[in-house]
Amino acid sequence: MAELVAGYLRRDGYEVHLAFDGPTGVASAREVDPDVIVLDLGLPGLDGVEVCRRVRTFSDCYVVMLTARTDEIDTLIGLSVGADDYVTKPFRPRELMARITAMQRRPRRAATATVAGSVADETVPPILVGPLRIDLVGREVELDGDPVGLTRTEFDVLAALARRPLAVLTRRQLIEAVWGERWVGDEHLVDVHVLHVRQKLGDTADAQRFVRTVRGVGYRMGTGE
Amino acid sequence: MAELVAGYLRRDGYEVHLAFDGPTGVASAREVDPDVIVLDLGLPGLDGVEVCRRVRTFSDCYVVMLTARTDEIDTLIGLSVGADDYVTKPFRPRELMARITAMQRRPRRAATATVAGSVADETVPPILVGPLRIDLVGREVELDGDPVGLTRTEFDVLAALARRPLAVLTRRQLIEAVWGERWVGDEHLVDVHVLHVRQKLGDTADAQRFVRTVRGVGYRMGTGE
DNA sequence: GGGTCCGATCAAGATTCGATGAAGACCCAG
DNA sequence: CTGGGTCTTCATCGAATCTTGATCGGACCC
Repeated sequence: MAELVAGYLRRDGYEVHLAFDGPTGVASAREVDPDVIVLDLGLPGLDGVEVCRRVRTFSDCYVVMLTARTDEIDTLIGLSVGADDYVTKPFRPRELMARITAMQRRPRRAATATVAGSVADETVPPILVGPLRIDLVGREVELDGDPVGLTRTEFDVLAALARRPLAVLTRRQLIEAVWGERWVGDEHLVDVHVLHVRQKLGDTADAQRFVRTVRGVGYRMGTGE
Repeated sequence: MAELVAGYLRRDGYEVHLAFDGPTGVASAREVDPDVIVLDLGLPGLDGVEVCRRVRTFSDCYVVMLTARTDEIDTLIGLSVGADDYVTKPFRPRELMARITAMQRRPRRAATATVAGSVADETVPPILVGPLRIDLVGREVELDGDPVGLTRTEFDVLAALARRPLAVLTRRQLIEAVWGERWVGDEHLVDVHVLHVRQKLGDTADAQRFVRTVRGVGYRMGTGE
């Protein structure tokens, strides 16, 4: 099961770490500081709920829980386990992937937990790509220290790419990341926004420093130069 | 039950301490000096009313009481227990959270009960944003040292932005911060208050020194100029 | 070498979004 | 109860932005 999910994730460009019991999982999470954790309930050693709690003590990463029964989800929510999404087994891998992608569109919990009266720490660091700094919280982009004025969609496109710097994202994936799932229209739309991003970042079709074209597939983040 | 509530609180970023009987609760309250106490009537050892009274002897924190019956509330109020809010069981956790959040928006009893000239320690420093000083405790705003007369809502909007100076807040987040969770209405309400704040702060749509528009997303605090 | 596919680019219309003013509802103090 | 201040809704305008369609040129395949 884990291998199956891992395969799908890798295919989408994720770097995957596997752990086959709770304590190992927690240790691994602490070590690699992942963006997303897919957590199967019924792990040996520690149960999934406890794993989630422990992870939450040091990480704000997204957590998806795989559960066997639908009604179990309510219980979990009631327990305030703190997962970001729940998927019941059996599931179609494609659906899991879709939800993982969609999840990352949501603001991180640290960014939303605006407890009255307390100044929440800005625990979400900006993404650094060479001379490019992308602040997801403030929605600001700086190139060599100079602010770049991107529109909402342009920023979202760039952010979607920057979130997974090594992966090639298809147009469809980008559309899903920026506009959401229920989309019908022209995939070519992405091209235009990529064009605009490139123009504002000083990229051209020839010199693609940041947004690189992968012909026949999609776009990929470049590390600059 | 306590775990359930604790879970919800933690999810919203609160640090939670649990106590399973009255005396322990009082001792714990004395020790950690909490912002909020959620108090279930029918505790063993001391009844909730007595716990509340004792806590009140040394703390001005907010107290929410969980009661079993509606008509009990009237009795409690009659007893002048001094709780800040009452919630009947069974309750939906979401509602409890909403009321806890809302409660803290109200001025603290210490702040209102300004009886005999005793000034509470100002443990909450004002927020400084360039030439702007925002005093959350006194609910005062100064620009270049001159006081600015903001209304309640205007102040709340500005304060919500100032609490997270680097983040872009959506209209929905602002509404949640200012008005509370269960809101149905026009999000453009925020615009109007932002407009008023800007006017009083000398900002215009063009020169946005303090409250900046992030088109398509929301508003963000500016650092002045 | 020629054809086809794909992506880049441009321009224009459609759409969304935010600022603003005004009017009514509401609340609180006197 | 009355008046002033405040909050909320509503409608409008103008501009920023999105989206589409067409065209162009290069890359890839045969």
